[in-house]
Amino acid sequence: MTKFLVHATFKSSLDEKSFARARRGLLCNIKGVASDVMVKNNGCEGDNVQAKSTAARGAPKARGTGNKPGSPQGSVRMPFNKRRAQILDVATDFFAENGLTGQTRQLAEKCGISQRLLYRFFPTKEDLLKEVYNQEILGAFKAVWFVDLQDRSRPVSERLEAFYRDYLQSTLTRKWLRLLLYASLAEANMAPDYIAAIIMQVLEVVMREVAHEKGVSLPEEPALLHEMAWTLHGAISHYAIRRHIYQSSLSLSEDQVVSMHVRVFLAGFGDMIDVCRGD
Amino acid sequence: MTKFLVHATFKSSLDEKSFARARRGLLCNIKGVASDVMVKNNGCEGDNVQAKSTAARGAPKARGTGNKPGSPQGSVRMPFNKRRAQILDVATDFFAENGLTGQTRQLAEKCGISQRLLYRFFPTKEDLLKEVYNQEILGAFKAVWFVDLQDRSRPVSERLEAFYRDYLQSTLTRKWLRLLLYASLAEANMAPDYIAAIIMQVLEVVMREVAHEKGVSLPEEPALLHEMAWTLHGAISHYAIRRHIYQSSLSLSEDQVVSMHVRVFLAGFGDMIDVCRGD
DNA sequence: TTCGTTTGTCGTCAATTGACGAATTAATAA
DNA sequence: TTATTAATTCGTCAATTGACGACAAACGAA
Repeated sequence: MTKFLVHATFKSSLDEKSFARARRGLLCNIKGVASDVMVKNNGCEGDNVQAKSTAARGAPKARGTGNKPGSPQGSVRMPFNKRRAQILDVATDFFAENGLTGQTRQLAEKCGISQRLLYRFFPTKEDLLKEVYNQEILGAFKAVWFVDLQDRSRPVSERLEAFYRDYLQSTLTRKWLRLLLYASLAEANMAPDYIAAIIMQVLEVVMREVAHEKGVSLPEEPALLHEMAWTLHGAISHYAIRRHIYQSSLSLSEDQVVSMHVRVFLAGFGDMIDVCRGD
Repeated sequence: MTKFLVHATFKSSLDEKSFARARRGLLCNIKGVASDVMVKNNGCEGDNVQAKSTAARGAPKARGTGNKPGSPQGSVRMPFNKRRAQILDVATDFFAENGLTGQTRQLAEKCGISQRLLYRFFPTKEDLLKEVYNQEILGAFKAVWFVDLQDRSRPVSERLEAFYRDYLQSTLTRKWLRLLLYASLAEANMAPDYIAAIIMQVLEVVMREVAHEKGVSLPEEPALLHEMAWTLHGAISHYAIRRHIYQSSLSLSEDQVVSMHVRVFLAGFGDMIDVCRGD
């Protein structure tokens, strides 16, 4: 809470200049999820970064003239936007693994750059975190879902299975979940209600589509409606948490699980409506 | 990963002495969840601990002769076991809120004692964390559940509702969930499989009892069986996460939610078995 | 080549932070 | 009262850690 209050207020005129200039060119890059950045992990970095930083920093001399697109080295003088994208990409993995309290020095090392360089792209660590959050957390929601979910030419069971399969694979990933949880736990309210709003949309669409195909009418109260949809949505979300956070050894395949949960949901749907109406 | 490797190896003979002596008297105290410790929060501590630590530490002089049981002050010279219990109690709240990276100095302040004193009871911060985890996380599971859940003189719907109501209120609390998540995220493997094992027991009992009352037979494969029970268990767990971690504003009452989920589960149970057998 | 621009690094500051030696103070027994 | 024991604090060390000023090196246009 106290940790991220200080908002750096640009003193170095030099950095500010290039910063402002380059920022404009970035507006169109939002959601361009690291299109051409291939650097994912920098090779080295076993795990004990204990070794007294002597003899470290051997990288700069090793990067000869080579650097063909085959050798994924992180530091060879990149243009502003590319480097920024690369940092964001590495930072996503880094903070997902090490938590929001991960150290900038370690992050820089993973990027293959000096720690100081981070501050050319992000005024403070908090800004970097916010950017990561916006790109990775909010960017993981796809608008197509709403289209596909409402395509009544296909049976609803198929649509639900397809959706949740995709949702599990492309959104409820280890990276995404860990970031979301770290952010939620830290009460780092960086774009808090967007997610809730989006998910509520999903819940409503799901309920509407199932009810339509089954020819039943839904209860009025939205809270009740949401809670009913959470029966499925929550079970699947929690499956992902078990898998990626609690690291339970789950023997069934994702597809099996999804199809089971969807089918159970559909099987109990009618009763659920009755039961909740009688309540 | 690197953070909690160093295991302090007792040097101060003085501390070690009283330590060992007092430890024996503690074995019976396990699970004596802070029976007589009333200190919960130390009054002060708004939120910005910014104020340059001048003038702070006003506590010691303020604790006059009074200290009747009415004034919950934390530091008046307690016997070893009591103080230790109090620290554990405060630490639970503290780490649940601030994460496992919370600072010992802040914790000590909340306890109303000096930071140094913590190290008389716990050799390292990691030991303190492990102790908190064992008491609060593992201690939250009740053996009675298994008895009550299998009491076939009552209808299974009643048993399930009663169980999940209690589970939500006494286990899936904010404190418990946050601690578990922080610990899981940190991969701090402090008693990892106990929880999984206990929950699996619950899942199996639930399935067995429902199947018995409904007069259906269960599939063989345990993984499938568990996943079916997770339909209910996961939905409720995730409800708690929404409530306590994502801080969603949930308008329905806990009891309503529990009863809805249980009834839906029971309503769909037959189909679930069929559907999964056909799979 | 030359010079301005942009990318990048070195080294350092100040605040944190886990850990602990040594001294101080309260409770208890003699 | 006095001596002994146990609870508690002060002050400090060494390692971290976010932030940044100053300088060096690569790049590109003239």
